[in-house]
Amino acid sequence: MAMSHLELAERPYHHGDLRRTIVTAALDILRETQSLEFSLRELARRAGVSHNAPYKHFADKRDLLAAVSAAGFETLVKRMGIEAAKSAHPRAQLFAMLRAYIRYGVDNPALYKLMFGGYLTGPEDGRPAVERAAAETARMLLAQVIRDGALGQAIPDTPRNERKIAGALLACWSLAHGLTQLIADGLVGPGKKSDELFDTLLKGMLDGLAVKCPALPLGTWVG
Amino acid sequence: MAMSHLELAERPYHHGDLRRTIVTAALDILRETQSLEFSLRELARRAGVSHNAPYKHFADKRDLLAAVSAAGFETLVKRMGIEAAKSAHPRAQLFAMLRAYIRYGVDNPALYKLMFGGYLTGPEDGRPAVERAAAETARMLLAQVIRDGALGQAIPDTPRNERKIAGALLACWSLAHGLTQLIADGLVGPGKKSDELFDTLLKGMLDGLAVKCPALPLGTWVG
DNA sequence: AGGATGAAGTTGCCATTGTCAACATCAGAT
DNA sequence: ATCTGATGTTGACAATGGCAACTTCATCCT
Repeated sequence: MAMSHLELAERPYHHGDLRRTIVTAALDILRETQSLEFSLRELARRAGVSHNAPYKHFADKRDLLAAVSAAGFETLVKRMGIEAAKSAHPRAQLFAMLRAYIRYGVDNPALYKLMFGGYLTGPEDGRPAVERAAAETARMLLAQVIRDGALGQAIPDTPRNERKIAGALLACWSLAHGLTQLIADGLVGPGKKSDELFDTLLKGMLDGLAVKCPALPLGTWVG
Repeated sequence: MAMSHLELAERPYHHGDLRRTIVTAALDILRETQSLEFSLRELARRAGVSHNAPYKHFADKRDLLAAVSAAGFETLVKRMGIEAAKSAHPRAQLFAMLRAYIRYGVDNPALYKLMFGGYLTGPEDGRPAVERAAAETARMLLAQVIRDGALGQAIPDTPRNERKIAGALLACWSLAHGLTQLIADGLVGPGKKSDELFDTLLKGMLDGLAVKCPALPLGTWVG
């Protein structure tokens, strides 16, 4: 069923693929309006179905948003993987992945906000499971490449080093996350090109983390 | 005027201080429910006025949210200032300010999201002026303390160093911003105490940025 | 075959919400 | 004393999220 019934043939009552249609409609609206304030009903209109059809596929508006967010995570992870695959050295891979991450967020601010802005964190249970899983995937991607080589090649797999890796992961992610939002929100001028800006920042931080600890150069500045 | 007219004395038609009352009611709701989905009408109910009274003080719901956000920025800046004042050394001040920043965000996730989550970034004009101004104040606070001493005491005020300072500011802010959200969103386990966690990260990054550039220890990893 | 079953879509309805317009109340300047 | 403008109030409207009851239709079980 290749379904050639977009406008013609007075569509056969059953849409056939509504769920996906709704999600992509939502992504379209996000891209077009850059605003998170769209209505379920508008999505239904766009999909050409009646305002209650979506409820057969999503329990809730929140559920719908979660699906959209999950879709966003999927393509984010995909892009990070693609960019990383272009390099062989772990450090270059790390840079590539984080660059892709930032570019994704800067290019799709509304979707990014949906994904990370806590719009789904309802009254109680925290974010929905789909989203959580998707975010977990992204994190593991990063963790893997960091573990592969970062912070000093061939370090033994001791718990101590595990902690160090977790710290590096957190640092990288935080930096990328924060920078993305600052740029997307226009809180830092769009002056510099974000890629090299980030490269500089990340390089500095990684070098700093790689320092063996004791050698802090400016003694008077106690942390 | 300690106003003891909560239920009694059939309040005198004119509330007297509605604007502030509404804003604090909003802050209360944010703190209580940790959700951004409250209605203008509910605020009015809490304030004991009718559902259209707020419109005499705020043009819009967005305008109201902007005021709340601005209030958030005000107390954030205040806390950062207080914490910074406890230390004399610029580096310690920087750490204290950023620690206060993160703690504020982690303690009031909903408000923080309101402030930075782009809920106010309407269709077009970007965030409202009040908010923009408040954020600017916060940034200048950080910039000042960084300029005061960071990255190497008594560096001359060349354009080159200006750029370096801007970079350090951006790095610090991004790191704090990102870390705050990751913790607040529960994307990183609440395991570690966030203060020392952040101290470690920031120290590493600052040391990295302070490195005079050429000395990158791991040659094979081209950025 | 042929009717039962249940998933997918529809229409109608409801309470709530943001916002507008018209009216009421009151404090202070003229 | 009145006029006036700021502040509150009531009433209405369209749009929204969500529920319930009905329809359509493909699929499975004798």
